[in-house]
Amino acid sequence: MENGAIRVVSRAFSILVHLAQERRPLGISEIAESVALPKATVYRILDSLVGERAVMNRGGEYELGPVCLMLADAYRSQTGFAEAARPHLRALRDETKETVHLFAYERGEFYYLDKLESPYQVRMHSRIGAKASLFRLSAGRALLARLSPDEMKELPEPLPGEVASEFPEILSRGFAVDDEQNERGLRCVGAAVFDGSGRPLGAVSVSAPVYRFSSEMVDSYGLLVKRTAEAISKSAETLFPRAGGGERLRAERAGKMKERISSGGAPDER
Amino acid sequence: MENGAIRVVSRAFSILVHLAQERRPLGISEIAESVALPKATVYRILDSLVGERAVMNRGGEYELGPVCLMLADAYRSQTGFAEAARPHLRALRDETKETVHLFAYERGEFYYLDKLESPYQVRMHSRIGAKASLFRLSAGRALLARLSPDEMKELPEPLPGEVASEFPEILSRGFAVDDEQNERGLRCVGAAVFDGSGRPLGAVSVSAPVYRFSSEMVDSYGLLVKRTAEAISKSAETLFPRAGGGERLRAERAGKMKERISSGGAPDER
DNA sequence: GAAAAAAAATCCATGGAGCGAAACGAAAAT
DNA sequence: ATTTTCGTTTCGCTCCATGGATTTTTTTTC
Repeated sequence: MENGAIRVVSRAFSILVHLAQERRPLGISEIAESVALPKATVYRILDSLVGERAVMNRGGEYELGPVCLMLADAYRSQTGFAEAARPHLRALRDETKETVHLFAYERGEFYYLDKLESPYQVRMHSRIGAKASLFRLSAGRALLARLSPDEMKELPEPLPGEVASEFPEILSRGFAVDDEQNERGLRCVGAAVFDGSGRPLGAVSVSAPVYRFSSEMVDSYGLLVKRTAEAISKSAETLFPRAGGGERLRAERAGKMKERISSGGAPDER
Repeated sequence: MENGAIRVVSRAFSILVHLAQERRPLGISEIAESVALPKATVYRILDSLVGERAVMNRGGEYELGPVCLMLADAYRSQTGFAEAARPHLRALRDETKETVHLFAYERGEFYYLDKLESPYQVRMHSRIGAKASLFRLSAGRALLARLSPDEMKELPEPLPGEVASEFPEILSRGFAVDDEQNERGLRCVGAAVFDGSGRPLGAVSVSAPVYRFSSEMVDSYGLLVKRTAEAISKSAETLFPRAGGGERLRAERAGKMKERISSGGAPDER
């Protein structure tokens, strides 16, 4: 699954990801150097991506194109989770005036799913869609603490002992705390989110610089985060009706296959 | 640029776009049939895409993955335009209680960039990132009416006479109207957005079913849309400081190249 | 619960698709 | 005017992607 991959495809994505990281228009030579490929190769791949509207060519410089938006829009509506969480995240952000994050958990993977930013100038930075650390972030540890033994086995790396030792406290409080362990000067509280059948969906967190988020405030923000996570779990229950682990859901989906195929595509695209 | 493209790359994107359109987990056989490729080929491409986290394999069924979010997040911050427009769009949506759209214009291309939805059950549907029609939508015609002759030349299709004949009215009112011409029962008003140097950035529109958006309301909603477009243009001015078409910006960016390269990548990704 | 059917995953010989060094022309920089 | 840099094009070689066939797994049917 890693080296069985098609070479051009991974090359194309390494270019896309590089464009995403730089966040500015780049020339071919520059890209070629960064991704360590010959110019001609980069040129051809970029040309193909332009044809797919995944990148745009703006006067010799390249940047990401609107297809990226289309894919993300579909991704969000397909999970549903992010949309359901939005109003709760907004309430949490407005109450704390700090940056709040939504994380998704998927078979051992953990990543930033959504964020709402603090109005202050100094605030935490993050990249939606990027991988997040289950061990280092408060949101990650809050989730880990409530995983079943079966779910633990899916983790790509073994659980460090010092993380596991925090579980009892996390479970009793209902949220996890990160007191500058991940980054000096940054304090976070996080709580886990589950669906109706108890499957872990992800987590929520509030992050702020210590001078705005004192240790005395940990309990109050922690309670807010915990309540928000519970509220999101509640809305998720209606989204993913109680079911036996997902098998039933899969069967339902499969049943819809034929009718959907014959219904035809959208009129506006391609 | 169309047939000089790399075959696997366009195949990979046709699969991604298909997944985006279906908006549900799909099996290999089903995808293979839809995109008209052998199963083995689809399997290999999907496998590569999973390796890039562009799709996820959820028990034999495939759906879009978090990298899509990452690319879209970068796309949005790279244009800046969408972010700057957000608060104005929200005000417009809250005042009208109807779905508002933001469109981007880019060298003859026009597409949905953002939307905020009406709280009502019955509301317009659209796909962020998908192409939009410059000729049929009110937002498109509002933009066309204010393009310079040079910019007109970039249009992929010639301007229909009946569209051009509306320009004087659009210019005098400051917004364009679509009275069920695009779709029966749907009424829209749209206005164009420009940056500090007069370059067209896109357009804004309000869309609603005719029974909530009567012909008597066209002038009031039209005025709101016009004002919103002006406000967005104003904020865009500060984003893209008055400059001679962009050459200066390009030079500035180029200067930052070396320092950025040597600064290394983000610690959290890949 | 066994048999049948369908789908996913794997294998492999083959051809052409993708590759990249090099050359070219255009545009900046000096 | 000269040099450097960058984007684009060419072209012959090679190895990579291909897809038909096979095996394995899952689902359905009886």
